[in-house]
Amino acid sequence: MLIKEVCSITGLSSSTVRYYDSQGLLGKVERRSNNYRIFDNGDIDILNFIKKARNLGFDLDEIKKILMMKKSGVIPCNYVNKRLKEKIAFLNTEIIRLQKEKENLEKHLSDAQQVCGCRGKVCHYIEGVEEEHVNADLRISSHNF
Amino acid sequence: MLIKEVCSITGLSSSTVRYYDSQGLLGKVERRSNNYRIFDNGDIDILNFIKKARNLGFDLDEIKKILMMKKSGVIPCNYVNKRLKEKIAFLNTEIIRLQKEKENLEKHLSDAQQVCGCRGKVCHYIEGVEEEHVNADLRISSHNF
DNA sequence: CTTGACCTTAAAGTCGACTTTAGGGTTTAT
DNA sequence: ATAAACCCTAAAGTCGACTTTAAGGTCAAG
Repeated sequence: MLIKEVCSITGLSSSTVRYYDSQGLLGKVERRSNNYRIFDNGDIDILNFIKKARNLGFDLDEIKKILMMKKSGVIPCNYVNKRLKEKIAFLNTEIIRLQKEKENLEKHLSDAQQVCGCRGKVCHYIEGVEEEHVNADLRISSHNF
Repeated sequence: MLIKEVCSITGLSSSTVRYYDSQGLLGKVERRSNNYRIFDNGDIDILNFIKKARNLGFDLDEIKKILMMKKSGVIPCNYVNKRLKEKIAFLNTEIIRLQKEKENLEKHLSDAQQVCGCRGKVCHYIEGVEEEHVNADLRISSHNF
């Protein structure tokens, strides 16, 4: 099948599929005589796998590694298992951090509800923030914050 | 004072301070005859404010807006308040999402503990993932995932 | 008088996973 | 024959908040 069909099956854009191919995630994709890519069900499986792994927080390098292990007959379970554990640990700290951050914001907000002060150098809501409580460097990835 | 002193007081790097200046966050910074920037306590206040606001998840455009409101005599409270509420709402959904994601990973992990299957097309740990449960597009910002 | 520690700028690089652009070939239908 | 709807590539752009690089002034100490 051609790329468009792959896209409608997987829900990926054609540029994304080509990008994955360019990154070597799909192995050697066959080509028709006119240079069009021809995909088979194995490619669909891989693309669906990539989608799920991305959803779990795996990056393309990790995914490529898993795919290559599988291909070369090495069982990827240990690797996946290890990374899953790391991700869970990371999520734990993230959840705690966000929880604290949320409580901090809520505290500021409720202070702010009663008295609109505009005291402080610029804005006392913000200036009253506790010192870099958990990890000042980790921020939420958000377009829509 | 010169930039280095500012950096040791605020904990920011000199390139960061110059960057903030270049983005117009510091207003008109004075210069010595040799073109060196001269900062005063007002600049320190602003830089500390920027640090705290960044920690609360404000981006530089939001911060600039708050700073400009303050400067032009407009009280920034309503704006800050509104944005704080948005951030809290966003954190709420993030926390829930991460919690679900964590539970999902843990489920997979405990499945995986007993039987190292390597069934499935590539890896059944990953392939068993539920369909884009909360919001497939939002991922955690992490260098260290 | 030279070394080293400061200061300056503009522009490019970084991170990751794409998307977009520019330019061009192929196929199918009318 | 021409338009629409596909396909291709390489390279640049995107997002944000910086950092790094390159190239160059300034200043105090020894």
